[in-house]
Amino acid sequence: MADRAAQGPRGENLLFLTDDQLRKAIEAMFFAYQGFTADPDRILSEKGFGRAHHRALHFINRSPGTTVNNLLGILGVTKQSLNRVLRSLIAAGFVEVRVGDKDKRERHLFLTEDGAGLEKMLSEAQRARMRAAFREAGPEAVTGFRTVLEQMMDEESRRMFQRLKDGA
Amino acid sequence: MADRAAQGPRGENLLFLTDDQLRKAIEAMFFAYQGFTADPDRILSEKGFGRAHHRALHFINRSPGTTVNNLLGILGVTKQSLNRVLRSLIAAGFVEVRVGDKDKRERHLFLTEDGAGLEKMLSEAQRARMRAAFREAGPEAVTGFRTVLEQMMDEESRRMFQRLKDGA
DNA sequence: CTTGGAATGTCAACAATGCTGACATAAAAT
DNA sequence: ATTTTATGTCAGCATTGTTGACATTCCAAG
Repeated sequence: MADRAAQGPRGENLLFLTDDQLRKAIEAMFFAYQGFTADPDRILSEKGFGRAHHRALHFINRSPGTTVNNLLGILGVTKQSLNRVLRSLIAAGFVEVRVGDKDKRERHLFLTEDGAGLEKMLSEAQRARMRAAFREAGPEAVTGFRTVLEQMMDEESRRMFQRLKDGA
Repeated sequence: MADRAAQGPRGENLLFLTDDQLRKAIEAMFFAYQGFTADPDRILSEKGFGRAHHRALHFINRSPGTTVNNLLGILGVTKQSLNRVLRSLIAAGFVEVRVGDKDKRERHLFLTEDGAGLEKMLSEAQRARMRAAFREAGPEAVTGFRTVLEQMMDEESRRMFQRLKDGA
């Protein structure tokens, strides 16, 4: 039904909103995400970890001392799922836990030296690919890229993202 | 080391290549992908299916008669993993298999009427979000978005994507 | 102060979806 | 005709999602 090129009610060029264009974008998103995770995944699988571990390391590195509960909101998984990941990172000596000072129910999370090293290796690999893509695409494309990504987020994710973007 | 704003050797503006900018882009990609899959995931979980089923339906719809082996290349998973997904789609009556006419080892895959219906429901949900994001972001942003995504892909994915983009 | 509920985190078990290995069948090559 | 290659299936394991049950701690109502 919406599958023909169109001029919108106010005459904008809406060619980029045809179902066919949208389908291509969906496929692009799928293949790009494979690339996005490919390099870290390779490194992680050698160490017996998975993508979930990467995400935890990333956000602990980003906000040292964050609590388990805090991370849950960011990662969008259940506390039980995160707990398993954290347990293995702690056992491997990559993450350190400190019981909350004021509230003893809370566990504050920090990267150990090793953990910071692993995180750096992972994020360097991921950044390298992103950097190359950005360089090829040019600054204007990058701006557009970020604009669209932000619009694709859920309300809640967008709030998270905004909050992370500036201060920790 | 590369964490300061910079003028490149040829004086390009490389502000968007700082580690901090790249980190933000990485986080944006993570949150955006959550949004990208959120609506289909919701629909699928009600029917007892997962994201892998959606991917299979999408590409079978896209290239009716494609073989299992073909799909493997596109999806980037093992044949054993795909097989499990296909089996449940076939059992549920969403996918139909025809043994190859020339080569009897091959299984050609088609959506049934129900399968096409489900695929439509899923892709409509996903397109709706993408459409809204594109409308908000505007045509130039969309162009940039697609340019960067394409650069993020692996070589092999990019070839897949290009091949899919035009003819079936 | 005590008690009951809310918040935080842990343990156990289940489901979806990756993986590898072993195997059956069909086609192709020697 | 026999061996090798290609395609697909079945079985079992690992990662990472889920829900349910529970322990600990905090806080608020009485």
